[in-house]
Amino acid sequence: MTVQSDPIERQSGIAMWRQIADAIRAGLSGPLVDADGKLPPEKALAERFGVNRHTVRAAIKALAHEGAVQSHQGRGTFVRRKPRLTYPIGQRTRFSEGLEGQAANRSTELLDHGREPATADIARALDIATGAPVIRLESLSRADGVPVSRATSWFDAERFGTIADAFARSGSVTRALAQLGVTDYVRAWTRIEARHGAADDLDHLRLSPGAIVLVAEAVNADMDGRPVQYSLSRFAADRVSLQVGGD
Amino acid sequence: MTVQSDPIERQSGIAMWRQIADAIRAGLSGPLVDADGKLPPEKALAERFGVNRHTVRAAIKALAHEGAVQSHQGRGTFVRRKPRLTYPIGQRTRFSEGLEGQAANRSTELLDHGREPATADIARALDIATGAPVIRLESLSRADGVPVSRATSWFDAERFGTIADAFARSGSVTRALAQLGVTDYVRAWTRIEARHGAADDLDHLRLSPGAIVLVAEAVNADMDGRPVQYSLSRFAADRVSLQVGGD
DNA sequence: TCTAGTTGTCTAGAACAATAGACAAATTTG
DNA sequence: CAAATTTGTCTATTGTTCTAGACAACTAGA
Repeated sequence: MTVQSDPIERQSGIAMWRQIADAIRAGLSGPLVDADGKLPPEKALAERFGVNRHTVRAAIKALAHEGAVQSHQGRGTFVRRKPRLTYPIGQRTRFSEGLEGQAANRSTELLDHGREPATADIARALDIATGAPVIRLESLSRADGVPVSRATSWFDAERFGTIADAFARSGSVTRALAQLGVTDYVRAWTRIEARHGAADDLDHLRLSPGAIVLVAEAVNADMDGRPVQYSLSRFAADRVSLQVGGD
Repeated sequence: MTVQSDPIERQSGIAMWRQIADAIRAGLSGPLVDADGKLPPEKALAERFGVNRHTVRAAIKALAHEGAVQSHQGRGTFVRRKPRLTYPIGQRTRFSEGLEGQAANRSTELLDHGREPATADIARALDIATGAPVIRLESLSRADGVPVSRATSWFDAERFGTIADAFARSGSVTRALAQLGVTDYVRAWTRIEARHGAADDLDHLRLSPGAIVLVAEAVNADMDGRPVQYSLSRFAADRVSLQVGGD
């Protein structure tokens, strides 16, 4: 839980409506909304941030577009409650799981897949030769219908040539691997970065341009220590936090 | 290592010079620079991103201000090499350490400190009563002179009332704790988020407005399992990655 | 030394962001 | 029902960002 104030800066290269949208989003689960989840009126927000009401309206329009709030003429603007999901990261990490009690419905959709030669990075991660064939899976995960992560995974095509089918049928990497003989696996390592989302990811994750994504680069290995999956997951940073250790 | 293209978007609320600065920064260690670390000429960059040369110049000006590049009239613009630091996160995590071989000089400066009542969040993390006195340390860490993280730490004032002095003398949390009788400690948990940096942090970290910070919220506990330190570290996301497990 | 290539500076205009004010439309409250 | 509150829409104006072009200043290489 972080406390940050709202210093709106002019001429910073970030439009004020965007800064205000970010500030409102950050305060949605905080002191900005009353018990009913109602935001202060536009006029009050405009005074608070020291801007014109139209600028606040532009910010709210962006938030409404990404589904964070909903406005009703005459009534007000209301938060659509979506607490930040916390993903555990550890030896037993499965990104699609470990969310018990945080979201009722979780689903992963296979957007695309293909077979291609491994780049140097992918080959190193999977411990195969550069240029060797790999299967690439592009997927989108949702929690309660809201997109939370967009992942790209690579698998050695020698061992897992049919994983796209298995994934499409089962909707889960864990189950797809089980069908292909990998009954258990562990997280070898995870590297976490953050950046502005690429246009394609923002589109899938229903984020506004300029929004932040947490990037988790990870390798899963089977019980013999052989790398099985190399993945690059992009999480909507304002809907997700990643937790290492603890409960 | 992630590959992302450079789709500059207009009317996105993020000024184009800022988007271009981010894109160039991302490509600084990639295909954008030649063997000598020289960027393509402004004219070529302008064509590549589909903007006017003056817009590229604004982007380069921002990068030069944060020390990422340096321009010389008649010669060109050159990268100032600063590979991304990788911080390990695990049981034995000490943020100021674990950087052997990545940076020659590491230092942590104490910016400010104070004694104050614990908020609910802090009290929960340190397992003390809400409102109980805690010591707050504000620090800035550099690697090779470049600021990489800005941290706020809280300690139970009962046990560690003089930690500010100890930290100021030793320049390290580990050594300060040792002086106060905590000879060893482990990381209980770490939670990682990402957001746009607050103005004050951007200033200390020498980042441009709108830049991203990785926020690591963490608790260290002594060998009896008692929480010792609760900290909130903000890393310059484009200079740092966080690694969990692996080597 | 001359030329080509590159960054630095200036001016002017077009596109966009933000302000200002007025009024309509819907909802809630008295 | 009437009044007050709140969001939705419109017009006009101002200031910032981006574009466009020209030329100066500096560097490297033929």
